[in-house]
Amino acid sequence: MEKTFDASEAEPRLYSAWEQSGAFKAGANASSDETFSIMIPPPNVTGVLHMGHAFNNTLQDILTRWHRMRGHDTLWQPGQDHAGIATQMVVERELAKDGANLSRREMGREAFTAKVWEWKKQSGGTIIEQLKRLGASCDWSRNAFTMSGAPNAPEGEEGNFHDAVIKVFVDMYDKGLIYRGKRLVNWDPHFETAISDLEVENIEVDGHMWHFKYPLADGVTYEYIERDEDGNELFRETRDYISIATTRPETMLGDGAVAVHPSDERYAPIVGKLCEIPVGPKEHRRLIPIITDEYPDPDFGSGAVKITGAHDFNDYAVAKRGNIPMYRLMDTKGAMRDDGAPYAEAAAIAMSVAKGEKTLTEAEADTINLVPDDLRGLDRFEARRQVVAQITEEGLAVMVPGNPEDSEGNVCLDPGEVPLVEAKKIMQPFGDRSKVVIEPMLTDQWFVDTAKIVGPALEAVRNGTTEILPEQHRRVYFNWLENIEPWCISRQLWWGHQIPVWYGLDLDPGQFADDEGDDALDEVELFRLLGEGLVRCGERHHAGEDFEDVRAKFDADEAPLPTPLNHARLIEVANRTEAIDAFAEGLAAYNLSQDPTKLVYPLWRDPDVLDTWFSSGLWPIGTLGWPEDTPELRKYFPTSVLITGFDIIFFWVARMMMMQYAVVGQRPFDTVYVHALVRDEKGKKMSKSLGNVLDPLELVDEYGADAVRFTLTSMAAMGRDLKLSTGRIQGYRNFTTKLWNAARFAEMNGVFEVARGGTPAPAQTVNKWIMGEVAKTRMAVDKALSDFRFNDAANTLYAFTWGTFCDWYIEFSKPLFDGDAAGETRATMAWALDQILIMLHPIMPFITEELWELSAKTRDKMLVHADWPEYGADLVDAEADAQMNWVIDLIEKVRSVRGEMNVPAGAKVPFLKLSLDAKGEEAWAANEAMILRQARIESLDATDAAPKGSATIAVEGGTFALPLAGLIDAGAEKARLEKSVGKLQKDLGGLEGRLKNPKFRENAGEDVVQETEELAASKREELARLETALARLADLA
RNA sequence: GGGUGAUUAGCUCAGUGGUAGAGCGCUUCGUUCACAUCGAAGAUGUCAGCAGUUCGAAUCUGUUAUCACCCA
Repeated sequence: MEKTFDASEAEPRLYSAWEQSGAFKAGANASSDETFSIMIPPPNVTGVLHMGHAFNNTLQDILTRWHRMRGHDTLWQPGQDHAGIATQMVVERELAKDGANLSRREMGREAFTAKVWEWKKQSGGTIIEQLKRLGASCDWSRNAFTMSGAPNAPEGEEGNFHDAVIKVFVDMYDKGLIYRGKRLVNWDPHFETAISDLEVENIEVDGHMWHFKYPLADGVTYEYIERDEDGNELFRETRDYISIATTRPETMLGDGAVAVHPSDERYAPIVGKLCEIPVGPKEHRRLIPIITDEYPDPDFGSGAVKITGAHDFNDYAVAKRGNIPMYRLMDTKGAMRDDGAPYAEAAAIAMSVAKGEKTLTEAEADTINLVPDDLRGLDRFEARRQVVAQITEEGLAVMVPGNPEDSEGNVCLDPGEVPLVEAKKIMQPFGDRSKVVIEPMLTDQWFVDTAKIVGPALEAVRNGTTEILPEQHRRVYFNWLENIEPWCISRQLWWGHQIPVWYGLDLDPGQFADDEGDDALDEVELFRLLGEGLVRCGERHHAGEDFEDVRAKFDADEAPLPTPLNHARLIEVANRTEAIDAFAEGLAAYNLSQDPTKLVYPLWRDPDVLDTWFSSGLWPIGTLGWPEDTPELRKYFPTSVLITGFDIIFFWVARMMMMQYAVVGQRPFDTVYVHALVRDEKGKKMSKSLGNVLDPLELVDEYGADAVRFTLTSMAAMGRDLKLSTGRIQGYRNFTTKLWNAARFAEMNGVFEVARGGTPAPAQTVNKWIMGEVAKTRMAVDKALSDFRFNDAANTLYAFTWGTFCDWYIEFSKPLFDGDAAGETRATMAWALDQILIMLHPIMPFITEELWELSAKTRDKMLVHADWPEYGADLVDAEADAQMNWVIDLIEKVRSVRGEMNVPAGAKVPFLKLSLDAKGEEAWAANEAMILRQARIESLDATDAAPKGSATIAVEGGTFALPLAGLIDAGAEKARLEKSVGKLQKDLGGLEGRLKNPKFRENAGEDVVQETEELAASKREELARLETALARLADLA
């Protein structure tokens, strides 16, 4: 054997040996009906391996390998998700690198998605290769992808995940669990798509709070009075305005009302009156009502809040309650709208709404563009600056005394006064991908009615059907699900599962009549249809797996229409505009020919795609072949364990729970193990911008995969973040070297020659003892892994391998290899080493597999499929245990004296026996060679009294002396003994205090009392021996 | 503001009612034939503070302080 393990050479070789032998295939090495299945949390197809993945997948691999070795029918299902926004972003960026490329919009949807597939083929496997370097034993032959089987998927991307997604959407749509609605959503102006509330990061940033005056209409004035808590008047003035504070002045243009709290007496006189939005062309100033609502906080700002229902979530709720119109101000890029009628016209309509002369439908309100002509098309932040400037110029900003120099460039007309602009920390929403400011935007989106499907997901965790570990995360889960919001699942992207919904014009029979009842349309009817039916009509929609599927549903809609419309031919077109054109053309052709077959009813498909999490929400069943009834689905679902980070409990875990119950009515997994975050050694979150990212692959290069895995495992205490430092990894790399060298020792002593099979039955105490220690370790490791206490498993194995096997057993074995017991010792060591390799394999698969191969002439199977042991207490020999503990205690005490008294490490010293009971004699006799060697003792002689200048050593049942004449003086020995005596007395004092307390004997468990008594007895004995020694020392002096 | 967690050796952390532990670091010694990526020995603690429950508290309860994360 080489002197050290060459991880970089061995790891790829071993991994490909496992793969080629099919070692990771579902069901490989199965010898029982018990199944174990685990779904990888699918990394983004754009992803590269980071520390979190390394941690997460190490834990999964440990469980997978452990169950596989135990003979369970095991599946670790790998795969990737298509990561809608992230992937589209990456590919667009790639395209932009080469100026010759067309942009996404220029090339069109089909060509672009083809590019994405191309990119996926090229780079999508990166993370798989990286997981392999870590040793992940996934069944790669089953690698899944959330976009597999999509209509335009290229060769090699078959599979039916797409079918599953579409089927679920259609089913949920038909059951009324998915609906379309105009709602305020988080709009990402960079990607021009809606995103879910979970994809928004709220970050505190420096912002400003502006204070503006909204003048009251018709010259109304009121007495504005501020009072203190006791009702004493503090301030009074006559005002002709209401003061409003805002952090987003540009949204004033879309205000629908000003709201005050119903209890706010300051504004009571003007509730119900109109006020003017102080921006926009003077001649078209809009008026809005002053209303009451519970939302405004009277103590915050002026206590009056402007209500912009289309651009703020709180305002949206107020507007809904108060039936306040919501005017959308921005386009998909977050620029001020530049569409629709001129401002004057739009403002006039809004005015009549405010005066109560007119009401608008949502759709009608959305067509109204209330952005003044001069601000149209401006970016929202530029518009903000201009709005502020315009208001201030007009003298409608609230002014405070101040120096214009310090006014941060704000317009200042009146020297000595500046507009009141508070610098203020505000929480601002940012897109987690785009990092741009999210704009709340009123748009049509698809939603999952989560309230309807949340019940079983909550119940399953409440009643323990699904267990969440560590338990504290149950509360997080409950908290979120109990307050669940509708889930916005549509995304205005191209990369993803296109929503399987088709729209048609709503040709409601009520809107026109066949006046003559002649089953034919005359020109009057036809124009009415075009004019009212098309221009203002709404839409109908149906979901279906494909066009054919929805055709029937639309046919049913058409049936009640008057002839000949009910015979119109269904055709598919690209969008609404084309649909209107096609329909009008059909009508025109019919008008000329009176041929009903010329009539068409055009349908167009929703261009949006589904949120990636909608598809990854189906991961547990989708990867197993659902909706088909596959053997894998029957065998491996519900899955055993989900191992994931706490950051996606909401995104993924909760949604999988809801979706699996909604779709197949079963829990997706028995146990969810939520692990913590890997941080840097200072406890900071690893992030690219901080530059504190540790790349797991670089660490694997430097220390080997086994060391990285062992480090992560040993730090995986439940519920606590890991602070990872390279020093720690180095420590565990040293552990692999230690293990390697233990094997080398075995090799040098002929242990590798032993034919394997069966459990040895040695006669030597030390051999019996190590077998018991192995068995104890096996029990502890299995217990730890069953309880997901990965760190306990790792630390138990570390302590046993290094602290027991290497430090003691190997040392003890040395003299035995020269004697009669060499044979049984070789057999025992071979067995024990095998057990170590087996038990360490799930955590450190590479070095253990390598040693497994090297350490025997032949092996039935590779270690990856070796049988996990089941022995336990039956291998623990209590006598051997007691005897070896005595021997170890004796050796440690001799070494300790030697160390403290500076006896040269190499020097062999004589040893004197003052007294020893029968058991001690037996222990000595059985292990003399080992004791002499380990304690570096030359000889043992019995004596009645310790000679002058010797150190006394007290053990259970005996007293020894180490003659150190010339090396120590009586003073040093006295000090040493007194220190030991002091410690013993302190220990004993505590123990006896307890034993003397009658309440302790009354209340404490019997075993505890007995243990305490035994411990006290042994301390008392040792104390007596040392005190005797001290007395003798005094006599000699 | 709401929620969750943390506070134990110089550092990183185990330990959930019964003698305070590990690794790293530190000090001293050691190239004895598995291993210097090693071995032997050693030092190091108001278990954040306070108050309670208990025969007994690092552990349970209350409270204060500090820190971290999640949600608004």
